[in-house]
Amino acid sequence: MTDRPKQIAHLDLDCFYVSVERIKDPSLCGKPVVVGGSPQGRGVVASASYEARAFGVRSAMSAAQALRLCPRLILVRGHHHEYGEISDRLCERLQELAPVVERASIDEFYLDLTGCEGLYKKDLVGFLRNLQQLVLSEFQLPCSIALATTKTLAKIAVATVKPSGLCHVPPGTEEEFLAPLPIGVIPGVGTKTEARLVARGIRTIRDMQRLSMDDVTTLIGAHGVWLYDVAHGRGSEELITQWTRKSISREETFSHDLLTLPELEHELHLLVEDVCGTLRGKEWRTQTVQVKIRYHDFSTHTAARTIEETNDDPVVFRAACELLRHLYTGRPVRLLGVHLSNFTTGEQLSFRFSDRDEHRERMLKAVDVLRAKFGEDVIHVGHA
DNA sequence: TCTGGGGTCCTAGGACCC
DNA sequence: TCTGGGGTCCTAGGACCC
Repeated sequence: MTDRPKQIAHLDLDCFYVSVERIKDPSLCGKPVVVGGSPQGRGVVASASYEARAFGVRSAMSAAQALRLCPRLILVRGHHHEYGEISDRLCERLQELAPVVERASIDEFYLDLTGCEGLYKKDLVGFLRNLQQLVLSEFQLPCSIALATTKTLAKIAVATVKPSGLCHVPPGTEEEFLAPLPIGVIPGVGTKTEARLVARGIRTIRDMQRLSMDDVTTLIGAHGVWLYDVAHGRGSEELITQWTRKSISREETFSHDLLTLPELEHELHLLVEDVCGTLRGKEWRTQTVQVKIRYHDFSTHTAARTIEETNDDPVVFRAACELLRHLYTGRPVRLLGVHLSNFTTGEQLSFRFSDRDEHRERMLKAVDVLRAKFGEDVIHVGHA
């Protein structure tokens, strides 16, 4: 344990998806652009350029509403696979430049620079300014960076200087920096929690700082302990460099509501093939299958069942069908989803499988290869 | 012209076991 | 005489994040 404060940087790519599309089509630069779904269908905004945000366009807003706010808006369909690859490459580059890197999301990274002052000539802020330039010149991606003593503080700070900003919160100034900010800037305080706090007259972090920990936990429950610490500039300092996925899911909102069980079962089958393919790609097996249904009125229900571990489409599909029949009331359906969790890894359990299982395993692998090569519709797996 | 998709984590109740 | 108490697993729903 050391008393020396940590030096944690948060690097956040500015409107990442839009920036990638601008690399491919420079004519999009300087214009209001969003990456998102179709405005004719049920598309929403995934990423909005700052020119678009000036019109009030925001992430998660329906594409149709965005277009109403900004009629000149250019809508681009996303290329998520590419975004992931670019994010991977940037992460690798950051790992060459900083000793400890956490990839917090596709467009956010933490760098632990504690003890690195010597490496960067005692000028971490200067190093980060250079890093910002490097990300722009090597990747053509604008980003914002904040340096602070905890992860959460760095993340809050970076939002105050976007886009293309650089922010330093020196040790000892944390509470003062946070005080004037609205509580909604704290990650984890979403619309519901914010509304509950505002209803009690707590609007800024300063208001929160004046409460005792008991007050905060009384207001919002167990989460309050964490929130109390964050308001006082404390919080997690450890970067997470290894991440294991805990669930695999696929869901689809249909452009038109589905009205019959056979239609739903057909879609369910496609979703199951998709998640099972991902599952086998990781050489995992699932033990819990969940089906999600959202009706026309947006009411959403889930049903889950724990089964014998499997990675076999028909086994998962049978379980999913039963869950669907349990959930389905006959009303128009706008969304259907399949969610797998509770994984086991193949290696640990391989001794349990018979020759027959092994043959089926190889057959399924072959199916995955064919699908990857020729598309999802080239082949479907029949029942065992 | 309402409201995507892929995740994580938490809560709360019931079943079940000792 | 009604009625323990803790632990764990499972399920449903919901808040939140990018």
